[in-house]
Amino acid sequence: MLEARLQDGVVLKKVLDALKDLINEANFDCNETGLSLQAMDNAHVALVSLLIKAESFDPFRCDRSLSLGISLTSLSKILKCSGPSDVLTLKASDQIDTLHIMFEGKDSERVSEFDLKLMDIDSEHLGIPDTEYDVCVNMCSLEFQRICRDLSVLGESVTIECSKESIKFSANGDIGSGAIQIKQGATIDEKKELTTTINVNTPVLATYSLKYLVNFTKATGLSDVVNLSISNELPIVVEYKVSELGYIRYFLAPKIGDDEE
Amino acid sequence: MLEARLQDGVVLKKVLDALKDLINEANFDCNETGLSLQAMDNAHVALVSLLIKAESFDPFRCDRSLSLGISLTSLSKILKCSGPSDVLTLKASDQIDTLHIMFEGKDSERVSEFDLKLMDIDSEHLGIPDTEYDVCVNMCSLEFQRICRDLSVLGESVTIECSKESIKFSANGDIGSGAIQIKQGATIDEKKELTTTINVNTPVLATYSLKYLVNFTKATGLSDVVNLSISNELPIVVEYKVSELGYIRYFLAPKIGDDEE
DNA sequence: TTGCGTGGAA
DNA sequence: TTCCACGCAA
Repeated sequence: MLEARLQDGVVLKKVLDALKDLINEANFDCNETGLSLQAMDNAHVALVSLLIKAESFDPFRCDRSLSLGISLTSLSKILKCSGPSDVLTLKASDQIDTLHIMFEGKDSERVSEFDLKLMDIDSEHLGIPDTEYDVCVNMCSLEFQRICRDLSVLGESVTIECSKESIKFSANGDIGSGAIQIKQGATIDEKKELTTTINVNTPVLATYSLKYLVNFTKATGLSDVVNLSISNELPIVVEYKVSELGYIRYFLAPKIGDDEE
Repeated sequence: MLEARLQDGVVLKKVLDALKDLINEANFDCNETGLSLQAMDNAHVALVSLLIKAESFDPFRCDRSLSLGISLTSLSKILKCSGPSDVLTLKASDQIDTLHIMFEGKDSERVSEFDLKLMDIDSEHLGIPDTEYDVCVNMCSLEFQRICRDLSVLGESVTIECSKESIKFSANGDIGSGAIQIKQGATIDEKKELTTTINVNTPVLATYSLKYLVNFTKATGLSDVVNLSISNELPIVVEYKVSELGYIRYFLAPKIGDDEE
């Protein structure tokens, strides 16, 4: 049995916006830790890992682990029916194959309730090794989104080159080429959490599909900040904080060899 | 001979937006009372009744009754050529088979004139009995629009259940089900005219096509408030005030039996 | 609130 | 292929 009440319901709306274009359906795993989801995208190229910790909810009750097979498309549609300041409550029981979703406006003068049919979804629980990465970059999420979007005009791939001094994004294609370089310590609006911070063990140089990175930046609304964890031989991790305590992480393997593709 | 000058020309623009998706062509009846229109929608399912009282215009002159067969699609296109604060004048004579439409900007520095060809349209003047309804609900038009749009994600039909305490809209379909309940007296923004007010003679429970209701809410821009008149056995009436003195009313029969459709 | 661009239907 | 309607952005 799950009961989880989220004061700021809009967070879940944003989470679904950040998932639904990549993944049509997935299992939400509920246990005492909170809600989590791990799934490959529809094309089985990228991996998405979501965690919303129990502490994000109040109350949060989940006495037994539950795996809820959810059509993210449908859940997203239902969440769009909530108002911008609604309180959201999720309920599920072991017996019933629906997820109950409730939105309450102020003073509960307006209450909307929905039941989403659950599905059986094969889950392929990929363990993600908790690795040390060659480089960790903390930067303004809007700026990262802008860079990916801008470079996608030029080509299909972006090459990320990162040293202690700076991170450089570059792309090239038929119409030309472009590169955007941000120095360690660069600030935006003088907000210090938006400072670009680069931690380097080993410099990296790797190439990724821009289409996927642009897709990952659908999560930009969730956090002002994005964290990039990069190694030469491992998938890049693009992480956004969710609701202070949780996260959504996207994993994408670098392109190898043939950099024209 | 008709001559009618509307200070706030944008009202007629909105009226046409509220009509044109439902009805392609109809007769505008002009007499000393004002302008009125009654027509079934293209699919002959819903009935629309429009009245703009003579007092809405200044001046309003109509010495003899006229029935103007108008392509609402075309009239809407012409009205889109007016500016947001233009004064609008309609003129028609008994002899000429065109409607003359004039837009004047402030100080008449800009005058646009159009002539719309009139058409012969068979009119089927359905008398609408002035009935007492089981339930009358007054609510925020934007909220009603939102509810209809939201529920249309789930299914084709909405069931409206209304008692003294509250009005409940519910729908269900392949992806699940949902219900939105608003209590008598619920307020929006503390504006008192937007308070949900429910007057009940007999509680009602009836089901309607969401596609049509969503279409009716095209009139939302005309008024902050919508009035629903509902009876178990009669078509629902969805009414928006037009220009203080007039109205646009939509009539839609409930679905009967087969509630799966 | 209006205009633009995209997606769906005829 | 064209037109219309809807959703998103300015």
